[in-house]
Amino acid sequence: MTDQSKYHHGNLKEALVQAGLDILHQQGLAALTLRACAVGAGVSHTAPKNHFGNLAGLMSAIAARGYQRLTETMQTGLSPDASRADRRQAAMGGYVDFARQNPGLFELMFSPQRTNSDDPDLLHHAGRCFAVLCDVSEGLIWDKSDAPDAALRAQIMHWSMVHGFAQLSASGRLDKGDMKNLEIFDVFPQFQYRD
Amino acid sequence: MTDQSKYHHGNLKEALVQAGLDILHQQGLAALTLRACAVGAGVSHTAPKNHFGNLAGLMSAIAARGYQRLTETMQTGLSPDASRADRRQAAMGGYVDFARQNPGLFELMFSPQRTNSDDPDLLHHAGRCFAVLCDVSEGLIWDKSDAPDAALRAQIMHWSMVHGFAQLSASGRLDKGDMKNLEIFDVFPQFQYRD
DNA sequence: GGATAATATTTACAGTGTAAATATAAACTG
DNA sequence: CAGTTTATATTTACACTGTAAATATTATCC
Repeated sequence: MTDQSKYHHGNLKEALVQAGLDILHQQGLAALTLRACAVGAGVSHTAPKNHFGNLAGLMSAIAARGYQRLTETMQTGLSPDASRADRRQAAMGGYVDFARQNPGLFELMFSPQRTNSDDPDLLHHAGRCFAVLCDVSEGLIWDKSDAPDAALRAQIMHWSMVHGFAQLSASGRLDKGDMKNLEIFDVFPQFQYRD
Repeated sequence: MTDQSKYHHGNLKEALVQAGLDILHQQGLAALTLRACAVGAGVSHTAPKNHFGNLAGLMSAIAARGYQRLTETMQTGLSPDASRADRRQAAMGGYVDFARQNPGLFELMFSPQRTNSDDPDLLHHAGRCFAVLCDVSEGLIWDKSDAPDAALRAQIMHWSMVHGFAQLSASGRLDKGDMKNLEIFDVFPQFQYRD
């Protein structure tokens, strides 16, 4: 099915996303063009149109895959019965690690300019990623515990916190001086939770 | 000096940056091309090369101006003798407001892909912006007050916090459900300061 | 006032995304 | 199985982008 000599590729959709991820990893976001992905998949530069419509469609699919991998990274090294404290540590640390190790992909994932922000697949995987952060934000004990929408506030707080640190870190803004060695747990307060 | 009929523009550098800001404001980041800026300034499409070298140079100049305006926004409405608590409120609220009102420019400012991250002007204005956040992060009372580099940690914490919320907000990630009406002070804890 | 530098234009070119027409192969239908 | 339809991929063409080289115009300096 994956014979290169065939006129029909057989699995072009997946091959194009994979080629895009490779390009991002090896050459960065500037090199991520529609034509380069097509070459990487061994196919003419107009073939992607059948599967993704246009450039934004392909970018959205790559970004969606990025959210999928980010979610996995946030859950690596967890035993099935890990405590929420452990899950929280894994999720936050993983989020930052992912951004640092995949700066191009991370920038694409949060670039509404290049993606279709209403893409169903993108929304689904971004939602699953956010759900992990919602999970680990449960039980927060703070001054807004009794406020309306306390859970929602805690969720957004956690996401903002980890995302801001991740992006500043990934974009090199923290590389000056002594900043580069700090981790997120060194930088944010040790919040209290009912774990 | 600003006569359009002259062969030499007289103030092209400024005019190109201004045209870029207008395009960002009216058409968004996707429309911000070198040629469009040149047209906006009433000049041939190769004229920018003399002043900015290439596209990244022009983008960096526009981003630098963005940081300048962001710094101003963070300091609007402050009386000369404003308390640090007032300055903090203005800085954080202004940061988020700026991102929401200038999503394209904000995305450009934190897109190392499109800008020269070693541009002196860009570094200078980004530094001044960060300095405002450093100022308002002074006096934080928290569990890391006695840790080494406590001040640095507090600075990065404030920047990460406000930046993460600003970017999630500006990119539309918080527009679902009841999230859109929340402000940063509703979402982060009420930290204590020696003010 | 004449040389020199700064600034802007014209022209050319390789690379990009998109659309239309065409070709090939798979899937369906009787 | 044969014929049709649909899905998939290619070829070709085009407008737009950034960049470079050669040229033209103006300002600056001695």
